[in-house]
Amino acid sequence: MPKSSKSKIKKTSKGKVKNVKSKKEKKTFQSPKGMRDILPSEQSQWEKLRKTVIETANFYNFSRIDTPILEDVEIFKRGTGIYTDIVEKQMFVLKTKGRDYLALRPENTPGIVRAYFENGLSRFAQPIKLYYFGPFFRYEQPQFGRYRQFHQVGFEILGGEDNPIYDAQAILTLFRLIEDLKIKNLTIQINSLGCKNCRTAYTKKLQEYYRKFSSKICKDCRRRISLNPLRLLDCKNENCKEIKEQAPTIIDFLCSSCRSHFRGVLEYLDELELPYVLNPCLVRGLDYYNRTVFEITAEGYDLSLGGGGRFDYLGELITGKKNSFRAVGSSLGVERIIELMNAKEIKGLTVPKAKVFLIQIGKPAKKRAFSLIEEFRNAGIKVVESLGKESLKSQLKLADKEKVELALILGQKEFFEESIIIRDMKSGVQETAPLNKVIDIVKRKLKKKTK
RNA sequence: GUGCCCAUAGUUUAGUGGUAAAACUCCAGAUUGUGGCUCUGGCGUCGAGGGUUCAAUUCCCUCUGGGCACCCCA
Repeated sequence: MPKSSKSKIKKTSKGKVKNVKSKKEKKTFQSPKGMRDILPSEQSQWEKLRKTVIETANFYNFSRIDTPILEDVEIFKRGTGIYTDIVEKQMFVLKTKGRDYLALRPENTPGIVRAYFENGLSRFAQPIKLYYFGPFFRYEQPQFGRYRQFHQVGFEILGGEDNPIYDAQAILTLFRLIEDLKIKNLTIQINSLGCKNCRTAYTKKLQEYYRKFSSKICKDCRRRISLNPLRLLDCKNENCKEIKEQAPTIIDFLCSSCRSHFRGVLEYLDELELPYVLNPCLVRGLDYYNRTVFEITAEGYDLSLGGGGRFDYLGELITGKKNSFRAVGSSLGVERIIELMNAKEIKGLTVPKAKVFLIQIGKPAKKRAFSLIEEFRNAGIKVVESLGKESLKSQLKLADKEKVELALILGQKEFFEESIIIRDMKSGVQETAPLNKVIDIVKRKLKKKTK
């Protein structure tokens, strides 16, 4: 589009006539709110994390699964729960041309359970252990440790029995992963939410208790009494806190099987000497949990790094059919871990640097250099270059910046003589070698250096 | 969804009602094909749109984005 140089006549509010150059509207792009670029400089931390995740998952026999980033909204409404904040106000929902509604996944457990049933994973030996790593989306105000696009690692143990050892294993796996990233002083907050039966009994009591104080508690809590009573225990309002302290605790209402299940989980944690704290107020924001719920926190970091729990009813919620699905899982906030790694100056994973820089001068030499690099590649020697550059000076400068040991110089003269200059960057000593011998000589020189 | 703070070169910052400055980075150069020091030059119109004004990067409004808190969570 040609730039318009016309002037517009414009009246100001005082009726004066103004001469304003019409300018093209400048469109500037910023990343969407709460979503950010993970730049090359940050990738080493991510690489380290990914590697540790794979190692941990492999050791505990979790297989990787990747599910779509979009799922039918209904999955989350039914699974995560219609009265959770996540579903109520934090989902990115989009309407397709086919007019169905898809949501950018705010979490993965319902999607995993969907995949489990859809792909007949229940026909493999149970339980089946899966892990995932990927982006998740929640529409909320970004702040410390919170983004609209964030990443989670998760471990799920699906199918089989509701043996408490699986709960302990889900916790253990997450715990070891964080530990292996050299993050110390971890604590597991743990609680049991019971099953349908004991939870109903408990919530009744809880509602009764809170109704007595309905004039004193905050308006959110007033709403929670009937909609989502367990979340009353989550409230951080000062008045509510006082009332909360005297509230009945769920542990006292657990039925005998839930009680022994919970005891079982704790015994397994004791066996491994994992540091846990009973937290009767821990309920978590997702509706599908039953029995065990937990969170992992690190000393000096206010937010929880991850958590999870048992979700035996989710199979029924997703499929709409009664079934004997049993499952437990855990997940981790990747950004929060990375923040901690940075705060504690924990090193990431760096790719080994090249020790050789190839310099070329002139067109024929540039061409030859292009293929010479392939010869080095075949010999297993990493070479850096700046093939777009022309002057020797600027290339040598780069070689210096890259901190390589050797610079190879292939100029006009060398090209015609079929030779190449090998320069030791530290001493500045250089020698001319036949081009067809260069790989062997470089190999030898590098070996000597490492000795 | 609510409240507070913020937005100037790639980065970190300075500054002013009359069209911008420093440091570092980056690029190019300092006579013949050789780096790390030094020197010279280059890269911005001040997040976007609108308003007030003779004149706004500077004042006001809106939007977008950043930071933090509430809510909630990873």
